[in-house]
Amino acid sequence: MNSLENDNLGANTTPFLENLNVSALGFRVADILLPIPQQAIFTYRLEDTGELQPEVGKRVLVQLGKNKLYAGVILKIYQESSLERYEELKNIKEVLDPEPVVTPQLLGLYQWVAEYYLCGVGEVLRASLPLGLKGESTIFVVPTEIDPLKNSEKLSDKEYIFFQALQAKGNLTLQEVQTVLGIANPQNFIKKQKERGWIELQAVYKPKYKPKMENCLILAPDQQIQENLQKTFEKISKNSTLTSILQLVASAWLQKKVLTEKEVCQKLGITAAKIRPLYEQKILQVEKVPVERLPDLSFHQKHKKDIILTEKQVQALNEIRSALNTSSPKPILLHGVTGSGKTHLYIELIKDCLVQERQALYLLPEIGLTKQIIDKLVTEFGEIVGVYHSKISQAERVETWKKVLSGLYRVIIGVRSSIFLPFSELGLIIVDEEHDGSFKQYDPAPRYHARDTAIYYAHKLGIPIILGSATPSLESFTNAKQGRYHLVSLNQRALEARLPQIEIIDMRAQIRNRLSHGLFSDVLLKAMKETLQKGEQIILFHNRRGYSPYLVCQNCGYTPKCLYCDISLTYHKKDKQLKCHYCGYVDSNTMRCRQCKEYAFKHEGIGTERLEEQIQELFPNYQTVRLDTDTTRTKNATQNLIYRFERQEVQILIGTQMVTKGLDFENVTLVAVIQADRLLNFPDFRALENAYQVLTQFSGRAGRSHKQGRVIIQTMNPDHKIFELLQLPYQDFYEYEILQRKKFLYPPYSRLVRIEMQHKDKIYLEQQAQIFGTELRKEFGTAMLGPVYPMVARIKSIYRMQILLKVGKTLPSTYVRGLLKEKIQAYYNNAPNHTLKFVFDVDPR
DNA sequence: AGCACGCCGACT
DNA sequence: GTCGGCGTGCTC
Repeated sequence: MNSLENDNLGANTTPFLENLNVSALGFRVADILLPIPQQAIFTYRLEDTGELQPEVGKRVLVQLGKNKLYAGVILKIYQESSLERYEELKNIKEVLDPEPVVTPQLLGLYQWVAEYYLCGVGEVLRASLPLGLKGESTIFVVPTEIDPLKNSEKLSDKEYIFFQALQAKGNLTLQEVQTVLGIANPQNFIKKQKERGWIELQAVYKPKYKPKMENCLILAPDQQIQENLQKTFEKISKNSTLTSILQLVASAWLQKKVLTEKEVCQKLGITAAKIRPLYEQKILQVEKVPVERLPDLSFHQKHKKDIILTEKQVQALNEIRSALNTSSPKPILLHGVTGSGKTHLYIELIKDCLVQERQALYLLPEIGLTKQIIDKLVTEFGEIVGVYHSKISQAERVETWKKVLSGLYRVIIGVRSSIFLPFSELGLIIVDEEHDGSFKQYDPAPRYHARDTAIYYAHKLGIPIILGSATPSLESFTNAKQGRYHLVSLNQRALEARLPQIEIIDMRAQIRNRLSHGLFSDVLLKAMKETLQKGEQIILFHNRRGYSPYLVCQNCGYTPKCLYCDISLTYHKKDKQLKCHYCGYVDSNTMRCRQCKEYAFKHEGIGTERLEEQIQELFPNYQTVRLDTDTTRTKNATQNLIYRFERQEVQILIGTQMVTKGLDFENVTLVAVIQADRLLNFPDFRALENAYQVLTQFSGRAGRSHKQGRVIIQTMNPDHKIFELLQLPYQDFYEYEILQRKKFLYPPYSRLVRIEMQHKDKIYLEQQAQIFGTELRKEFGTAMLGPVYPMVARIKSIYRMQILLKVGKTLPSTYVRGLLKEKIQAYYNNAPNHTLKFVFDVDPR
């Protein structure tokens, strides 16, 4: 608890001459980084700081504005020589940490990310810190002694409702006031009531993270003397239960450890009540002790098999080791086909890193982080492995953060955001599936790319970084070809398995000749039957979730659309709802057309939910399981679904992009893409690359053991270049695609910055985008594309237009960003009353 | 994130 | 004309 009663601002509250804070150089102050957007660095006084000493990287509690407290991070401590300036500053409220929670290197990384990705440092901090370390006060409205309801003065309707609610609940948050009054902005209302003396505001700061406390067994003080303990043992020797309890506790005490009540009960198979006599006889005491919440991963630890590397793998490993054997090694691009055993090499490299007593970071895309990969690393390295991904609870994140900082965790396996963990002695970064688009954050700022951020960080720290992929991104492969990265290839599958045969099915011919059954070609159906009869398993990939992508009224042609976004609603059968996949809007009216009031909806298109239904009809004797965002909401859902498939309780796995990566099942011999066209028709320069990567990766799911695998791809467009490239080695794809990039000056031949302009008024947006665009064109000329509407022009009631800067590599990126900032400033100056909102996306996906 | 200030439409 | 709600700027 911390209230704002006494604001320590102003010279009259501070006796400067006697203050210890003043030295010959000036007054001691600190720059504090706050987790807020835009301008996030503020200076505060460091005066009467209390018991804990301020230090760079520690968090402090500060007041921002009139009524808000934040936990911010100390960036810099220095002397302010100007008294005038010093008098303007507020003091910090409190130092929150006994030790720094952010390393200086990490603070440096924040600033680089903010600079490069054109966002605020506070936004980077926000993406980095787990919620439990991001303190922030909540404001409560509380009643005063005056009760306006009793006075029964002339209260407006709103005031009446408000005070009723306040009386009922005792206090209200600002959020609650908004809901009660039905007003978006209740500030004026609150201000008025406060001026009348009818309410007060209270800012309450509560640390979000609390360690979990458990009862621990401690020897009573007099029992900690050897002689007394010996006597006690003799005294209770007749009672074997008490003796064994005491033995456990005493031996733990000798090792300077404590046992929780729970642990003792578990070990001896007794209930807590059995311990009670020891408390009563004052032999043991109970004490609350903080315990860890992090899951015990040791159940993952299977019998450790010695990895025997193949000759090719040894060769590659030696090549990597010698390339790393310099003071500032180049990034290494490990190009290895699926199943070539890249993970084994990573494990060897992590061992090298651990020998040097440093920490290793293993970055993976979210959906690649499966139990299988965690298993491998935990089996190899045991309890020093930490896991960090989006389904981890906030409390666990804080504990992981602390164990990374203290060095208890030596190996972290995690997603994008784990690049922002506070490694104290990072010695190796691995970016597996480096081509994967999910390393780039899209939605809120910072719109950073974890791979590129990792490359910068590794360079800055002078440590090795390995990028691994079967289908490297065009950017990385080009870097390797031009000698900026060191290329190591591993082009043979480790087991004898041959790469699977890929069959392209022409769905137009299928439909023309009436061979297909709904979405399924005769070839696929036959292959599925054969596979199932052999007792083998199938994975089907379909790139659309829900039941049907849209409804069409057979009477008037109307399609239900989201009220707030320019997108049609997807029908979800299980929930009997129409959902917007952009804003989450839900419409339960799935039967009757809004326009003509007829009951005439027809389902158009097919999502995974409907696909599963069709398969259950076609193969009623086999089990199916569906893997998409709808079925994997909870922490363990994904794991449970995968278990069922792994244990072969289920024969057919159906899913979106999720099923294309990281899954490794020996018994899968058939994989199929239902509609490949959905991958190809993106209006995006990366569409072909993306399709190539997804299809290659997915093909790799088949035939991972000695059994020959089969891949079937259905398409309406069998002549598309992609299908020719899929059959060829990666290099052929690269040579083809790089020419396209060169021809149209796309990355890696240029750098891109996407500028999005947002406004709720469509006309205003178009007008202002035009004005800004014209200005920007003067500087960038033909390197500027747009402004145009993106695929979905309106999301959550806001219209958006975008400009794409496509700048040649000859200009340094700092120059481009500088110029852009200048132009935005000029636009602001010329249009003082603008209400246009800008969003920047550097190196957009 | 939340308060202060200025703008605009619905009412006396 | 005023009041109340909304929207952008600044907060050390």
